[in-house]
Amino acid sequence: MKRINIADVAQKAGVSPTAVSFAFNKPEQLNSETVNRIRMTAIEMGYMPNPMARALIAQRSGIIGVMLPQPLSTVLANPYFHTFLQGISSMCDEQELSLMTLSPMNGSLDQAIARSPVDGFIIVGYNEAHHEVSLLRKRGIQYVLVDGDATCAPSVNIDDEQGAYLAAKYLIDKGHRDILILMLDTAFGHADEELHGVAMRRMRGYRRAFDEAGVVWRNEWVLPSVSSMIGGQQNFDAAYEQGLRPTALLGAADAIAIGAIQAAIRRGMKVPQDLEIIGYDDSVLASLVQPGLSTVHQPIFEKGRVALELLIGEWENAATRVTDVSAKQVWLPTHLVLRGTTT
Amino acid sequence: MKRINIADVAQKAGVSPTAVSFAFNKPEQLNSETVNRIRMTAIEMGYMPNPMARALIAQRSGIIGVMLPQPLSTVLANPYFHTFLQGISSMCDEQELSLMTLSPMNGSLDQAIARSPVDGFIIVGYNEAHHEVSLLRKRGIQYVLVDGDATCAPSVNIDDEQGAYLAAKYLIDKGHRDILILMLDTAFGHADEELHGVAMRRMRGYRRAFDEAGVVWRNEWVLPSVSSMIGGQQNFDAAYEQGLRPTALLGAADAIAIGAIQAAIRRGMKVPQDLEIIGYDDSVLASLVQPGLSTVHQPIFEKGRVALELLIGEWENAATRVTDVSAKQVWLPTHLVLRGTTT
DNA sequence: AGGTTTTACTAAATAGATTTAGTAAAACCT
DNA sequence: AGGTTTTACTAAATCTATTTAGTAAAACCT
Repeated sequence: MKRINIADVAQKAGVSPTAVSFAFNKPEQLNSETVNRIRMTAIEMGYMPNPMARALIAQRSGIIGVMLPQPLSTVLANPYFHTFLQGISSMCDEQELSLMTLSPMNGSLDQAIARSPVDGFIIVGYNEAHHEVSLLRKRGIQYVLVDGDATCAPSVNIDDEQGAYLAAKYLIDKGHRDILILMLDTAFGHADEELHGVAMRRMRGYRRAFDEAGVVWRNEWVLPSVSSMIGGQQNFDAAYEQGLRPTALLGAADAIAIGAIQAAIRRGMKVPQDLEIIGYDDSVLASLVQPGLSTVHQPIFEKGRVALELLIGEWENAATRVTDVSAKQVWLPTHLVLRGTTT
Repeated sequence: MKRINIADVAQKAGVSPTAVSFAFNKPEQLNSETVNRIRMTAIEMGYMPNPMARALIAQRSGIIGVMLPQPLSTVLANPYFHTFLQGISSMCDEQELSLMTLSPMNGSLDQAIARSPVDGFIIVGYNEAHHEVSLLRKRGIQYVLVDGDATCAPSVNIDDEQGAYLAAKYLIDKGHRDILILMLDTAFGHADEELHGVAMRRMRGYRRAFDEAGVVWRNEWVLPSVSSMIGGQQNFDAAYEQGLRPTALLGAADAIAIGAIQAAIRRGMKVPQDLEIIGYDDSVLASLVQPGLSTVHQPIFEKGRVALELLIGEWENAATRVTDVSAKQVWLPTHLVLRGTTT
């Protein structure tokens, strides 16, 4: 019933709790026979040091928190996050860390943060100005931003604008003028536009290609979509019903682009003959769907690993009291990958 | 730099640490002016009670662990787990709990368990006899099994056999005799066959339909596949290259079935005209793919919620010292859902 | 033998909160 | 006024493991 503690083991082995601790952590302090006896007793009793007590004294829990920008249902539906979480997870495995994810659901994210016994956060899709993030900064909890602008803390981003520029330029160079853009909805509808770095950067990249080529940018051809296949489907349908007849499509996320492909095929269009499509992210689905999705590649797995590396770096900085005047801002490159949805 | 604690707040507010604790947890014990003063000081200083210390004294961390049967990459690629985790997560949100996932990776799962400050585990895809599970039982850590056989602890399962039976019977009744079965690989290659309840039950269900109808069961038509689209693709291709020419296909998971659809289409077959397919799970993808996947429905989201409910029930049992002689074994129903991959 | 060093262990402090028991001061009562 | 009750707080115990400081006993040295 009751979970046994170090004192129980000590009593049964006829030693002090200190000796039990030593048997596991500093066996050289004890007679090797005693070490064996204690270890045998511990295993026999099924003893396992209480992780909370351990975390309290060590001042670290070995858990890192990943703060996600959307509810779990949305995140899990997005292959981008699969690869990203795998990247973090592989690093966690190497470093003997555990992973905990926090998403905004009905409950308050603030409370969830306060409850979380984590050594630091990897925060995805929020900018430093965001309320929850400034809270962490004030509390002195370490964090790394991913896909968000930072100055006080390290961050990992990709060259969103350049990738978007390349994608738009490719379609424009092929002569397309009626290009439907399914943009991340995070670029819209918020008072503080600064909050949504990634979406804004991608938007700027698309726009720059239009402007450079002298192609008219029409706001009614830019639709906000949630980052999912369903979002892509619905928005393509919505555009079509509004009378738009695009010859090409830019999806600001692969999931959106794939949803749009399906909607287009369902309406009898042929991809890429009637509609050329370029996604964004190069998530695993991009090479699995038929036809293969042309898209902007970003090193997602690597991004997860780098984020955790930066967080670990922060811990080491704090330990050695090296005040790093400027936090590391990592920018990973993007490039265009052409598959079957472009000719 | 240093994270401030209750004593820091107490000093600044000119009260004892006890008073600070009371200000948040039992304000009626203090003068309301003092409560306000303490709270203001705490907010001003960015104070947040240390979750480890809190967990240690409360003897609960508010974290539940989900032990997964496969590496994160495999789990995240499987829409079944998306819905399942969403179910747990929605319940977590209501109960103000946090979620932590553990997967077998390179590191030892034992160590990961020992490190995890969780109040209990939801264990997916392991039987009670499994090593890690018996470890937990010995240590007195509460757990609930999902998709696994249990007697000592509560469990949630579905009627795997009946669902499989219905799927196989449907195809046999339509006259199919050359039915390729892509089975979960967990049904194969392990010395202890008892370990893999779900796969065995589904296998038995398929087999029962064959036997009842007097259809010959051929082991070379049953291939072990990992639970993913890639697994389904590869195994369909492998079967084809071995010279098998099925007219129907049973996939023991939707992901497998969907992978097989793609492989079949790639080989020029028409679904369902040349190949009728029935999957298993009725995950979200089943209704999204074209044509829609006929499949065995199971209440996945609900399963997640029920699992957590049972775990919470265990805590309450332990608190009230009600020794439940027989742990609750929940069986959820399955039924056949026909979509576009059957005629 | 008397002093120093090593061995093998234990007591007590520590981490940071919560909670129980307890204490001074103020308020109330007759 | 003398006693009781209430108010508003604090000291100390608690949770469990780790770690520092400390203590006997044994071993070693000259």
